[in-house]
Amino acid sequence: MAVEEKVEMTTSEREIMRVVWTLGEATSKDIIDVLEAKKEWKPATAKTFIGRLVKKGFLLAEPEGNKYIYSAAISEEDSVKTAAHRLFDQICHKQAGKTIADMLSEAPLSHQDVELIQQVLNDKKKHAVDEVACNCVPGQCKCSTH
Amino acid sequence: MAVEEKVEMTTSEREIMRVVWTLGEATSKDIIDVLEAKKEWKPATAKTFIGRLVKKGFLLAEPEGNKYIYSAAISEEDSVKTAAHRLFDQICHKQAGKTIADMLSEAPLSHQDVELIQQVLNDKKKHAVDEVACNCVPGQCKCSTH
DNA sequence: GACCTTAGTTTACAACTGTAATCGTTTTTA
DNA sequence: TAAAAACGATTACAGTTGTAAACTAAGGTC
Repeated sequence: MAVEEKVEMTTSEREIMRVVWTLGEATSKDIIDVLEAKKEWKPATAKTFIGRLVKKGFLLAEPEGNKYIYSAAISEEDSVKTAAHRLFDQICHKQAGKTIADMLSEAPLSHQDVELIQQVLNDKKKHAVDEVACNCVPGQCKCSTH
Repeated sequence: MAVEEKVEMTTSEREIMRVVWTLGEATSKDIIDVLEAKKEWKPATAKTFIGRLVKKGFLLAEPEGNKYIYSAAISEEDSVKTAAHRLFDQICHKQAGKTIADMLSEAPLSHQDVELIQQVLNDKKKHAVDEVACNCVPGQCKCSTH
């Protein structure tokens, strides 16, 4: 099989996606209106990003009359998960715990969120290891194992 | 005061930084050796990134004889924190909890990590709110508050 | 002392990003 | 029905990023 070349979404493109994720279906006008207000983008700018997202396969464009109805080809959750993965790919596995703790300490959380996280953490407790294996190249992390 | 224009570190540049963070101080040779092995970068490629990092102010270059001793101008933790922040800036605050839960469930954790996270979570419990305020623009998130 | 290695600097260049104007059609409106 | 508005497509263009070769100067080697 061909190597799956990972197409990524840029920060600006994600702004477009957020509108579509929210609305479910949207015309270019819907998108432009929201982002003209929020980002002060010219309509042409939003159009460019819409076009790129369609080309990249993140937006589906269903013809309707002389225009398109856009919808997301990927769920917001999956997309956020991918972004989070990319972040963790850049740090040593051994640091993942500390990083999550940092994020946790700064995140705005509701009681419900805390509850959810507690549940996940409880599950983690059962499967935690004594020492996380390092995934770095020798010389690229402080692990004594190298 | 002048607007602090945020200079960012790219993914490739971060690879260089990881070596420096690990070694504390490093010559270009040290860096090149590690990354030639790991990333199959030509020495010239690593040199380019080193130069850009110095220009961006992430790497300090102390002259020593005819070369430089490089060291990091920013700690790895701060840098990871910044990267995490950038990620969270792109999603609705209301989703932060769920996102952290996702990351947590997939992260490789040691007992010690779990313990640390539990402590932070306990602290969070005291300050959790009933409902996290949405930080999105109307039309850009599903919050009923809009 | 003439050459080779090494380190840093300069230059190159294509792809990706942000930002947008313009063009060509179709649809709406006066 | 003629002008105006809307929409997608094409083109533009500078800055960033990945990837690297070439150039230059200093140091080490035979």
